[in-house]
Amino acid sequence: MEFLAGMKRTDYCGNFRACDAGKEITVFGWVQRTRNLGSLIFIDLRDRTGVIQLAFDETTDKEVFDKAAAARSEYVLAAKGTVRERSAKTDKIPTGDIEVFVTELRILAKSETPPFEIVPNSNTAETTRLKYRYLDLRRPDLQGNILMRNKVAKITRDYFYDNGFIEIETPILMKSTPEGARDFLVPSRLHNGEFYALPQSPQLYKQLSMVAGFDRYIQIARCFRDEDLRADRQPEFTQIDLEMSFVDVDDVLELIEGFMKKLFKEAIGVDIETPLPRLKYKDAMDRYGSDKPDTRFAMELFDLSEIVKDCGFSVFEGAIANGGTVRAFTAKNAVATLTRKEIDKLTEHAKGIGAKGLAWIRWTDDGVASSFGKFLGEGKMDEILSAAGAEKGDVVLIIADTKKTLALTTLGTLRCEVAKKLDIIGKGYNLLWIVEFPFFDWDEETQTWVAMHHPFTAPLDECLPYLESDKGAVRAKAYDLVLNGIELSSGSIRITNPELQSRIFSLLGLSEEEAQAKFGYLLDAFRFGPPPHGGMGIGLDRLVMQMLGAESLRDVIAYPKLKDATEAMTECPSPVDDDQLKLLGLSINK
RNA sequence: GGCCCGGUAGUUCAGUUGGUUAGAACGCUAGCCUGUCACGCUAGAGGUCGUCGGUUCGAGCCCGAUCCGGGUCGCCA
Repeated sequence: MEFLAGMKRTDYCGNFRACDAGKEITVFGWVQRTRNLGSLIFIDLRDRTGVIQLAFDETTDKEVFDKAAAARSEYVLAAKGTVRERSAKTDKIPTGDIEVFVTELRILAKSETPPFEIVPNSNTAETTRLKYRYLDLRRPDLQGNILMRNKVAKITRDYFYDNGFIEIETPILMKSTPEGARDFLVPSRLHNGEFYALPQSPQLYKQLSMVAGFDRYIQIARCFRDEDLRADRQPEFTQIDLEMSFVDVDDVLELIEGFMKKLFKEAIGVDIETPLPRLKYKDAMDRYGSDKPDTRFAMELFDLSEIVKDCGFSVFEGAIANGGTVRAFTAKNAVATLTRKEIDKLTEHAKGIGAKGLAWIRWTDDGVASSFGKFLGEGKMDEILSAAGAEKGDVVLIIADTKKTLALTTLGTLRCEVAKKLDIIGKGYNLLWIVEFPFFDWDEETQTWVAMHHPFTAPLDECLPYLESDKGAVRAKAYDLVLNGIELSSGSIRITNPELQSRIFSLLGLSEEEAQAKFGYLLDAFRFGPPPHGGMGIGLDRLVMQMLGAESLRDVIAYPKLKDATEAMTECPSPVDDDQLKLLGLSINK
């Protein structure tokens, strides 16, 4: 084992070029690979910037050569030597024109053979990778992801600092507000039987910071939700959280558009056209069957209700007669891909997410075939085909339902499925705003109106007169930023008027006492001159994931959790000592 | 909690109709090799086929249970 003993790094491995030839340098790094040719050895030395080739010649210095021969994968080396042009250059790596002819070599650390190779595009099972996450993170692609994430964070801070935002750290231990997602709870030692919660978002603190007069707040904030995991969902995640005073919807949207433009340009060299398209929630639902539409392809939905309300097919007629709707979309040139068998699969999928069934038309060389044509009245099929803009080679998929939303969302899901199968999803980054979300959402389970966003969201000014009388029509100053069919970000202008806030609480069935118990501090604060304000939270993990085209959040989070919310490396959560429990006044009841 | 997919060498995988000693590639070890860069050549080590039980003359393969992993639905204001 050897020590640095005063050796200083000249520069990182990946930074040397032909112009450095002749210089005496020192580099540190890990052994990527060795090639021993007998009396000539090459070692690729890797650090976070890349790889440089070390060269050793038996005839020049036997001692150094023998040491190089002993080096194995992932050994940590310090190498001093002269940069020289290679006699055989390669353009596979940026340092391919040069190598270091080593005169002094130190083995700073040995390494066991790693459980998987430290190379890009590893196929190794995720559990193994996560158990040895520090090795996984050595892999150039994953390390690159984390470096990109760091770059995004820096650009974020630069942009918002430049625009007058102040970074404020909000508490990690806060009051539990059992609404929406499940809270992570932290038992209190000083107050046995009482609990803190980890923040699902710094929502209330950032609003209080507006009352405090900071005017513009930004935080790259960790948020926690105790819900089941998905490829795009982790129990702890990071938001670019911001809030601004004296603004309305347009001001926030413009500022974020500027951010997106700068971010995409500087991080990945992509130009984003601004202003971004804005789509009202209702139009997004009607045209794409989703409040986070993927607009990289068209294939929009359309309404067949008028045409089929008396077409002779009882399923369509029945749905409409009972206040429902019949919607459809046309997949161009899809008959080859959407075979009967494929459509059967789509039907099963549709049923799985709540649809009663799926009607279809396939226009092949042999003519028009459909699942319902035999029931139709004279000329109706032609009317439908014409409304669908269908031609030979196309497939039309139709869903009828008494519940309009269900018909739309189901079709929206199928639209994306079919686009994948047809491989018509365009490249690039498609950002757009969804605005004018409904304020209230009807909860079937509890048969009550709930806040679609959160109860501090301001309704549109024009909707105030009918808050009570027509809840379903009330729209909110809430907006989502959607990227390639993924909800990146969500925000709103907040209610700052105490009377309006109590009105909303009462409409949501929250009594004065309950509201006071849950959010009393916010309501109190609003009695002391709250400025009008609004903001949003941008999912940093998802943003980076999209920018990199990664398939899982785990590829952009340094130390993520497994699907069961455990961490493979440290094996948490874990039991604790009885003494610890005793101090907290807890006992385990299993 | 429901549904779908998977578990064979350190890693990624193959393994036919149930039939001899379970294979390949990479990695690893050793030897040879002076311009490699996925170096090459030669040899070698490495396996409780997730676990338990069953069917069978015989199980990696069939059946049952179970554990583990991934995806998805529920859930995620």
